[in-house]
Amino acid sequence: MTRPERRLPTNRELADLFQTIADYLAFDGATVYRVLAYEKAAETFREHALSVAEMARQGNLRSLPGIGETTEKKVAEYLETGTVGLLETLRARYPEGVLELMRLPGVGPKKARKLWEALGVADLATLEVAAEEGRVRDVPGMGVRTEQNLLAAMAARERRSGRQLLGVVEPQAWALVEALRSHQAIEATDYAGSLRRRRSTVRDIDLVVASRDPASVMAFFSARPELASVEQQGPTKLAARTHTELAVDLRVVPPESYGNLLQHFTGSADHNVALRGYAQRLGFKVSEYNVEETATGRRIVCRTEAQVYDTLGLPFIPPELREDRGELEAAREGRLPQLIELSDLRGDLHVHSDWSDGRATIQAMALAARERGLEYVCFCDHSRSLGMGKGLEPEQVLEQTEVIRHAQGEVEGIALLTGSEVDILADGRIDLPDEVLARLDFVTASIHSGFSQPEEQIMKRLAAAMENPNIHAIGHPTGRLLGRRDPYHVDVRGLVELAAKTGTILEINAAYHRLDLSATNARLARDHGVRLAINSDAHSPAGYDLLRFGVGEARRGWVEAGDVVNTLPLKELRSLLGHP
DNA sequence: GCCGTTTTCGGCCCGACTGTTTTCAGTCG
Repeated sequence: MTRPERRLPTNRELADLFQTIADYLAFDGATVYRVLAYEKAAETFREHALSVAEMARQGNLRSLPGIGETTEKKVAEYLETGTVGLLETLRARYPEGVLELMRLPGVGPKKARKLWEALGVADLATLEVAAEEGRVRDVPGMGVRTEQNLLAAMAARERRSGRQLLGVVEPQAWALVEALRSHQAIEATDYAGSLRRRRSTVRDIDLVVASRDPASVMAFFSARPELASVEQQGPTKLAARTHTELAVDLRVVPPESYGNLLQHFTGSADHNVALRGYAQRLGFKVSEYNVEETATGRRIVCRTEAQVYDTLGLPFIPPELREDRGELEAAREGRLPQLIELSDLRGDLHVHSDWSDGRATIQAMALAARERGLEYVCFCDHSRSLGMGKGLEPEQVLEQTEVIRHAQGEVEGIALLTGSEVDILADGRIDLPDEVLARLDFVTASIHSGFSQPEEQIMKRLAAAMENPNIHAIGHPTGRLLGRRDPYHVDVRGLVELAAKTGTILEINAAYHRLDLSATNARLARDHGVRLAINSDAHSPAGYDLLRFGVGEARRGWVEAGDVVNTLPLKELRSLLGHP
């Protein structure tokens, strides 16, 4: 008997499935820990670098943290039948629209449930009608304020999307931090949260402040012109929203507790849960104010974050690692990675000039690289297939190499390398002939078309490129555009294994809407001994500023300087590339 | 639902703010 071959669900699909079950269970009144278990499974699936469905097939799903017997069975059921019985039961019991209610700020499972039971509110549309007709205020436990807040939340929801790009949010966060630093009652301040952990997208700005005069800090900050509204304000805590629709949270503590506060609000939530569990076993209780010795009640306050970890017998854990992905164990065992720093980068192997779609000349790009302290830069302009006629024909590529050599004669203090960003065409061919590629210092191959091809076809294309001895690297290897386009169907493990076998470098493209490879994929590559390159993909002199985002993503992937080829001195890089 | 050099059962991180209540539940991070 043949079973119909079912397409394996993506990690994202499984994550969404478990998140939906979690939401339904919360609405149903399940214990919070059961709900959390489903949410944790969803998060684990969403972030995992390898195919979760494939792991389930092979029976080793339970090797993932937080995945137990029940979750494993539910995944198997989904693979087998295309659905999960528990979810169908819940769907039969409650309209799916009630889950939307819980996504409104200020509405959790309890309020959503009350609205549904008391008023028959089944989704946002019926809630809006009920609130406008003034019926919400009559629900026990709710009042006029609740009703108004719900209406405001629904109106605001239209304008607000979820997460914003790190590169968009960071400058705004810096502006707020700079403003706070100008206040004389503030002894220290930083942004914390996912921004400090360098997540590629962030939901809000968390600001932490050390001060002996919280009242004046609150008064000062709540009047900042960047804020469109202040939504919550107590003596030491404030929640606001910027004109750019970003949520801002501010917390103030005395300077002697600043380390505790910064640690607490840097998160991640998972890291803190794990850290507190660990602390508890050692006989300590960790809060945002201190570390308390449970037996004696003695409270240890920490001016710095390092002291928090030190009190628990741990070395400082860099924020980028705080995701509960093994950093506590590594810290305990003294094997935390020595993470790469921006200053480790000696060169940039992927920049564009006005020969293709860049906006600056070769000379201007060279000088800008030198200004930033780089020792070498490689021009990888697009080859001919790029749309709008901006790509270079083979003879133009050769002409450009001559121009670069000429420019080298006029610019001192930085080495100019010749290169190309060639297209891997839809049929796997490369759009420049090998004899041209062979004359370049460094060649990156990228996919810019045929994004919707099936995995097999995509992998064939990537394999053809990696097996070409004239191609050194794969550019933005999964093609994702954050918030706009999912990766094409690439088998990351296959990609990494082939890169290891062929010695192909995989790029971490530092443009903040790409960050591709992602941190989890970079970690997988690094664990397989694949060499990485962190490149800006700059299209203008300012584009070099993107490198810091690439370094952040790499650090989140446990990447060390030794994993990254453009930390090498030029001579060693050349010998690695086979151009002594 | 998950998990165990305290445990296979009984825990599971901890505190601030809001709104509706007269002492606290719900939500959030």
